[in-house]
Amino acid sequence: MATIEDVARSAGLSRTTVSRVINDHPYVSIAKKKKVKEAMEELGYVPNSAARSLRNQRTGMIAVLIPRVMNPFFSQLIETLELAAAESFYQLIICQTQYSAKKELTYLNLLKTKQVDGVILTSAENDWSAIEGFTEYGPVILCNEFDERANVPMIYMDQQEAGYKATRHLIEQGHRKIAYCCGRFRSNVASAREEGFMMALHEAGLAFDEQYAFREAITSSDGTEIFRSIRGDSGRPTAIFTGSDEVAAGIVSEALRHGWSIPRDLAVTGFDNQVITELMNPRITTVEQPVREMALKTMEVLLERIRNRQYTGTERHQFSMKLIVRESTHMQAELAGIQ
Amino acid sequence: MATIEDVARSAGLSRTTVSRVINDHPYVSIAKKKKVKEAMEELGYVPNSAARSLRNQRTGMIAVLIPRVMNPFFSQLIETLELAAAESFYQLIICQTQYSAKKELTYLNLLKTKQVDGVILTSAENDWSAIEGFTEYGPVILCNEFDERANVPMIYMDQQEAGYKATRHLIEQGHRKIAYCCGRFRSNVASAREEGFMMALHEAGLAFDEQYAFREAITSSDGTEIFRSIRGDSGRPTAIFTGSDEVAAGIVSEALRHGWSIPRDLAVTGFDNQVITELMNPRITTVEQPVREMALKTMEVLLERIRNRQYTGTERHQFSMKLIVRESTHMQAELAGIQ
DNA sequence: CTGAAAGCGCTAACAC
DNA sequence: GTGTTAGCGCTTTCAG
Repeated sequence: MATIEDVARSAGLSRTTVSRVINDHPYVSIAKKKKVKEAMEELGYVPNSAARSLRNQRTGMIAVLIPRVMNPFFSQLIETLELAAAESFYQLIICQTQYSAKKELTYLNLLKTKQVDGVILTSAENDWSAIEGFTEYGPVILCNEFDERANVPMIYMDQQEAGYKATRHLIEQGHRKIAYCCGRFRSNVASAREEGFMMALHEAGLAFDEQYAFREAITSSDGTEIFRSIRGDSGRPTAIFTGSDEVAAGIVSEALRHGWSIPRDLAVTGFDNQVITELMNPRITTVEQPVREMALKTMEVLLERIRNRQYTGTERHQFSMKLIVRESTHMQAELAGIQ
Repeated sequence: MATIEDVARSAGLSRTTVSRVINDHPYVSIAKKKKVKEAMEELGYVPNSAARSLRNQRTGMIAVLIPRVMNPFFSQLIETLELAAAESFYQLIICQTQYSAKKELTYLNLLKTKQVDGVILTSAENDWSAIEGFTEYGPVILCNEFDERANVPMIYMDQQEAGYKATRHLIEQGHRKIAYCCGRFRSNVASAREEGFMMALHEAGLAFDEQYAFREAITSSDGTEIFRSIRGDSGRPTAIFTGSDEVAAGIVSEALRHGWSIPRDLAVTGFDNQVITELMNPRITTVEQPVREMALKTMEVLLERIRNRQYTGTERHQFSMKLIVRESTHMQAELAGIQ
């Protein structure tokens, strides 16, 4: 493996000059520059990045902490983040916390050990007090996550508004008994969404029956379970709010198999606007999150912070979501859909 | 930021001793070991990984090249790979080639610049001759990818068998005109699959009509398009083989919206056994790939090669796939499904 | 414009 | 058991 020393020797110049050429510094004569380039070419020289990192105190790596890659919301986030990172010549390291607070801390350590220049936290498992200490070692950005106490940038969506809008829509369709499903974000995301949900009920003078709260619903088979559990009830809800398209699809799919008509027998809302919502029949009403925009903003803020070595200081970017009404909640939409 | 030097001074010992404690070497007295640990604790010391990488010639990073994260097959692969890597204290770097040969080369350069200890190539965009040169800098593993000329480990599935099995199943259901869809892997994956497809047709004495070959089908909306394009034909196929569950779901979904009955009017097979195949109604017949097993084998082989600094030398691990018959191709299955 | 030399933080001979 | 010391490959003063 050729080193800068080899190149220098081969070109009959000093390491300094070679380094200047590599980094495109001024004050190198054209002739020598050419000589260096030839030598590099001939030796197949490539700068060793560990040495550069050590010297420059900068790795060109960014860690993204997510619960799981397979969760479509997060993989969509990752996709855009990676594209944005690559554009600025940064590499993305994937860190799956698997909803484990301990794993999260392990990954946050990448910042301490200088393996990454910054961290993007998309779903905090630890309390902020446990995370705060890491912010002195490099920028930590909350993306999709939110905490009142956090003194770092936060890029997030108005979950409360989203919960409110979707629920309000169900109420407008005449529903009085509405079930609530969410995943196990221990974070403020779920609670804000639930606040919005409750707010809409409250406003309409409706009570919530805790019996119909499902707070561990993540996958489509969780949806299947949920359907089965309410299926026989006489006082069952006529509509279900879910925090995930997969759960919604699971419910719809199972209901159809049991001969139910959606939305007549049961109205269902999803969350995320994933592909599946358009493939189901009826199509599923859902909430569209501006994932791309968030990802881009996140990377922009992060790179800015890395550049300025500014690790603390809050900064809030809130995005709005859009309710997309489809046939799983709305008869009219169903009719329009058939064409 | 505390360094090893600081710890040594604070503990009244040498850097060597501290280093020994960090790396759990023998020959350190219990008393001093304790002293060192206390000093590390007090100073909040964490070893700098750039320095370690430089010194040890090892980064603890692995690059995974995939076309796109959002493709469920690849995100599933990533998920398992990351888990396996984390278990051995390796970090995974995500590299999206976006089907670009140039981007692929950029990412392969991570090996040259020593930013990673190894590379997993899941879908080669370049010809092997362009990739071969990188193998002298570190291990390159083909996972899901295959090339006769490659002198590196290959972990892959028997795509030909899969194509054959699925097609044969369609023929057994009485179909004589079968359409073919695949994505744009420029790799041998697609061609092997197609070989299997053709082999089954041939064996049954059936001809293939090139008019019904769709070789750029990736997403569910591609599936929608495909349905529309065959919809009006009088001599249209009665069955479709697809290389992707999403395409299959798109076809099924659109067909149902047009009042077709699946599989009576059109039989459809998917590929990958993604969640969506069980959510659609009818459920979709598909081919299950042993993604998890492949991912684990890949990581095992890669870590082994890193350990032994053995970069070249072929080694083939072929996995079999399983056809999962569901209602989208099989009436009986449909009846059983209704229960 | 160019080069000599110090040092980023760590590990591993080698000597004691 | 423990310490001294020479680098890993690179960038950047500083002096010329």
